[in-house]
Amino acid sequence: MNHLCDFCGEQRSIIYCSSDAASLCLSCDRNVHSANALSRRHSRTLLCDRCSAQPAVIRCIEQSVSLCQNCDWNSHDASGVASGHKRQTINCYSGCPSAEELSRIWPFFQEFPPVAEPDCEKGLGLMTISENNISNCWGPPESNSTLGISSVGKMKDPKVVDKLNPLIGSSSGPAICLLPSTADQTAGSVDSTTPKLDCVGTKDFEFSKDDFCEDFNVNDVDMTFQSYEQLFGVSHNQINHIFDDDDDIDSFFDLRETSAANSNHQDEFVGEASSAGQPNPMLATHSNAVSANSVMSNRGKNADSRLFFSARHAHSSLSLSFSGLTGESSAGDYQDCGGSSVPFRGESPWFPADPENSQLPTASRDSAVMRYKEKKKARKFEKKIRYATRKAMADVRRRVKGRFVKAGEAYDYDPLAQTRSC
DNA sequence: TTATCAACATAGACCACATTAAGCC
DNA sequence: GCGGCTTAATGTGGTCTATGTTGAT
Repeated sequence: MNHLCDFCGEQRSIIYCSSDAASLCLSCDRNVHSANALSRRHSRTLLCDRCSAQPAVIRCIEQSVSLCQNCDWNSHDASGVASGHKRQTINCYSGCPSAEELSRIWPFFQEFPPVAEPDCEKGLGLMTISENNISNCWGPPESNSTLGISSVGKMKDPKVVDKLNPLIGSSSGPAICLLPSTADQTAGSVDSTTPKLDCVGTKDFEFSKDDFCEDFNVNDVDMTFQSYEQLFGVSHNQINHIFDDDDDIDSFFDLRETSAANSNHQDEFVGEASSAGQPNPMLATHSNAVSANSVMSNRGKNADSRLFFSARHAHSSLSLSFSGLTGESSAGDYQDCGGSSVPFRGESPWFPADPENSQLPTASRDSAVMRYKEKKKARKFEKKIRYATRKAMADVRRRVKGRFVKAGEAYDYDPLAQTRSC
């Protein structure tokens, strides 16, 4: 499946930008994200080679494909043949990295066609990459593990850079800060001597970054997980005990769910998103917010969508019904509830509640339950931009104390002024 | 153990106006 | 059914404020 670049519409899209909710070819990615300081903060990663709609989180070394969480699960199901494939997590990046820098974070990057170097402003081209953990990769620029432009600014501090460069084994290249996720910490994939990092987004995060920069050594971290044991620190069998209830899974991941609005960047894309109801992979990608809004509007804050099985059968496939979803709900919404969109393509990982049809092995069920719980945990209630053009207008609209003011009136905030917009 | 207070976190309101959707001819 | 026009509704982001939560005393 070759998805064309959302920007030029000509080249095959390779990069996924969450902030723009766009799939881009390498060339457009660089052109678009070298436009200004805000666009450089956009967190990007590879596009899933399989569905071409979701950001990839895993690179299958064996198959040489980048996969999103869904496709990874489908391809590398614990009970499947491909489950033993060697996989590598894919890091997010922001900034305006060169091909060499991309190759550094993605060793397989050389497989992609070369592109011309963009005209990045000196210093602003500093690349930041982050662990492409589903829980924090697409968070707010300053509150997720990607060090945003302001953090890069801090990294310009000679003291910080001096600490970072030895860590990345380069004294000449741009400073790169790779943060291990909390999941890695709990998973035991990081050496036990690695300092503990506080959950990103907490008030202690600033301190944590310093801690990390002092003691953390990227070279010590093996980002390749070959087994459940390596990833979670326990065996696949044991993991069911850990996930026995939500309290356990909460403490296991120690993740902090956030409802903070995320998209504060000025979009360079001025293309109206597809109208509601039309199938659009980009919309599906950000349907989290839709479902969150839907759920919240119907059930109040902190409402938790709950999954119910209708146990109905239609054409030998499952039919799922969910509560708390409104008419705005899409296939992506069902994903949010833990159920993959896959069932709607006839490849349900779930098995029917009907005992007569419950022929699948327990391991498969456990795997499905674990997927559901992991997905439930990884849900993010990000703000979704439905109309990029309106966002673009709001971004440039002048304000007084945060409120829009009529054109021509005196204002105290000019979003076009770089000193305020950064 | 309970009450009080301060500090902190969070949700919602507010604003202008371009865009969208619906209705009508 | 299609196109053009009118009109009401919608959505966008930064800031402020009210309310809720947490921890210390």
